[in-house]
Amino acid sequence: MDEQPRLMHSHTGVGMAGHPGLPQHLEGTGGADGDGRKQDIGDILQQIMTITDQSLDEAQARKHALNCHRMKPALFNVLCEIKEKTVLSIRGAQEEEPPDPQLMRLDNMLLAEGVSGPEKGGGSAAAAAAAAASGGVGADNSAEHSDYRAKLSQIRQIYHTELEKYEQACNEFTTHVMNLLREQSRTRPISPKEIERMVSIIHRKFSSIQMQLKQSTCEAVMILRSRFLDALMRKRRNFNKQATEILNEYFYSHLSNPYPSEEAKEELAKKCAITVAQVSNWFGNKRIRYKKNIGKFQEEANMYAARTAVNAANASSHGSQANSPSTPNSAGSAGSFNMSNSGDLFMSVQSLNGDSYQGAQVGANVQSQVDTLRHVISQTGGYSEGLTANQMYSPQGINANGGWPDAPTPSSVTSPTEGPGSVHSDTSN
DNA sequence: TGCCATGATTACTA
DNA sequence: TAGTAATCATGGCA
Repeated sequence: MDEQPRLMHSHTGVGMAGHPGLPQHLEGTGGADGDGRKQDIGDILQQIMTITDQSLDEAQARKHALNCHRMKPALFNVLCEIKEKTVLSIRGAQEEEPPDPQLMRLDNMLLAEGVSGPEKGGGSAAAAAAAAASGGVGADNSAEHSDYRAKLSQIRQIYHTELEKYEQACNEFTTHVMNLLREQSRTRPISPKEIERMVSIIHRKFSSIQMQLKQSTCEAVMILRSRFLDALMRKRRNFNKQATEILNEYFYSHLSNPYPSEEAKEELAKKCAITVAQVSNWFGNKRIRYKKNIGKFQEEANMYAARTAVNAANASSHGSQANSPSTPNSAGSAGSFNMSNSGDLFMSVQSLNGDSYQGAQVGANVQSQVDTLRHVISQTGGYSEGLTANQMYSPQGINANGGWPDAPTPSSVTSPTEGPGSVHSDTSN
């Protein structure tokens, strides 16, 4: 486009000065009235050059006059020849460009999010991912989901409105340029290919705007999505009943040392469909709150003690092992649920109820049961002050300082080599 | 709506 | 770095 004035200038020089390069049809116009014709051409060119300085009406009138001018065909031929020489330089630019990979990525993302393409209830994927990430407790997230979907729908609407505007503007501008070029083709040679090329240039320019729109939309969707997921993840949700039961069961059955190992935490996390961090949080909170208000947890402890006892009885009568995550530093195989407290295999429960229970080979679950029962018993007869000789249970749990002892784990408290009838070291207190 | 329970966060400690 | 203690924020219930 911007080379047009240059072409005009060069031609002006040629046409008016009778340059050797002057086309034959104009050279042939020499003779008696040659000067007059040259003058005419000069006038025409002058008019063309100044046409942009004029008002629209004036320019229209001038344009019409030019179109009707007798020298117009000659000028047109000159321009055709100049065009022939220069058109070679623009051929290379007409090659088809491959689709922009970034644009393709944006398109794919918008399609995946349901922003472009057919509406598909966008947000379902994000919602599902969030629900999964929050440990399967996302069943009641419908409010967030609908909010997310509503906002996504807004984005979609804005995107389509803007896209429509863009397409409309692009079409309008293209039509305008094409009309302009067609109009100009009356005074200068413009091939359909050139018009096509011009249209593709316009489309490319508009494509960059479209890309910006898509980019902004993608950003908006990503921000919305991350906020939605963040909110979902951050929001406190009570663990489901089953998860709490599992955690409590573990806590009360390992009351002597309620510090699950990493493996145990992982196992609990898996069973409860929560994260390991949540398990850690839960145990942290539980230990503190239990210690602060033991009395309050009495009933709960009793309940789990009874339950654990029943489970243990069932398990031992069936010769099976309880499926309970291992405690830290357990003598059993790491990460294994069974027999983690093998050191308590031969344990006398005599100290618990006064009845002799010599030689009972009980597993880890029974140790847990014992822990809990001891606790319950100790509760009935006092707790922390009860570290006296009369106390049947000196809790491996909370010590005189109000905290669980540092090291003693069930497996370390009782020697695995102790025979039947041996007494748990703690109970000897 | 207030209260309690509870999961999460933060500062601190050993 | 795991655990403690304090605290915050939210859910759930009467």
